[in-house]
Amino acid sequence: MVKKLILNKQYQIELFPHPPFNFEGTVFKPSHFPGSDTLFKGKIYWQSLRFRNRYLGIKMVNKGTVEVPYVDLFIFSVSELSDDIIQEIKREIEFRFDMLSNLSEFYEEFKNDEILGPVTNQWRGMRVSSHISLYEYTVITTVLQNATVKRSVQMQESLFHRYGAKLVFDSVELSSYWSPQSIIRAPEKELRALKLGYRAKILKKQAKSFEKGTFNEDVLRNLPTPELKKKLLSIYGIGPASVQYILFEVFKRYDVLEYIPPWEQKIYSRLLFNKELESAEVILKFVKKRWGKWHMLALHYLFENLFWRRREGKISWLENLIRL
DNA sequence: CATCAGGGCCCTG
DNA sequence: CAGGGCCCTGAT
Repeated sequence: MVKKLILNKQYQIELFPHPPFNFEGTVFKPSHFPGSDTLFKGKIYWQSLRFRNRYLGIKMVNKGTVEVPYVDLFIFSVSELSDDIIQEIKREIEFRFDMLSNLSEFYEEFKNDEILGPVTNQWRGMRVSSHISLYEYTVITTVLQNATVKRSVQMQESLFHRYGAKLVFDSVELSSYWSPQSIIRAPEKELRALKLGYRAKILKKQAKSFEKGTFNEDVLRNLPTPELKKKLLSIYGIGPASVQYILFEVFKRYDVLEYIPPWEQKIYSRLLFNKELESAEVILKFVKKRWGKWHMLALHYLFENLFWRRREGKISWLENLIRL
């Protein structure tokens, strides 16, 4: 079932994100668990892309600066791509990495904020991003639930291995996502054999609803947040924790914090109050009052900055919160 | 060896 | 709205 595809056709176009744009802060999120579908090395980022039923390879090379952004986008494919589909891919990448949003108001408003200012200054131009589609993200939130990081990674990689393809392009080999059909076809027993446990049923139900076209991402992107949220919560297996990640990362809604899961609560308590545990209500009130309609984006900056710092030197209180 | 919680969510009462 | 159950793992 694991097929290896060589993507020989190559196309190149230019991307001009709205300045300021921070390339590495946008394409690489140190707080996320690693997956074999992406690779990041300094100024170059690769990922697989399952798009319009094609297996594609993506490479982005940072050629600009934060204030004058410019990115070379390479698209790799087995077969030839029309100009139309190339333009579609371009727009999709621009959306997924939130390249066209104007954040100048955000930076201006909080440049003197004692907590946020130093961080937005350092990560000026960083965007919230999801390199994957809504369907793929629901899979992520499903393997995330009730599991330690290590186990989530195992489940995710098992899925890649069993249902995805290996894509070879630009001398890298990356895992690709699969079409929902392959999960629909797979017996629940087979998924359970991959040690997905009770999630097997959830993944099958999700695959079915996406296959039916119940959730059209292009349509959803245009919905106001409350309606979008309601719709997303109707996906089986998506609850208050997952929906929040999706609203923010997949749909770039910057003001969606209403529920603080225990793990985040501990981290926000340290970051904002320098104490072990603050109540969720206090945290919620604090961030909404302080950062208004930007509160989720503000937290994202603080969160990712923390995990960047972790890569440079271990932060002991954080290490204790990360269950491997 | 048994027990339990872990980056949740569904379902029941 | 509270609480039990769910798969599997690794910690105790």
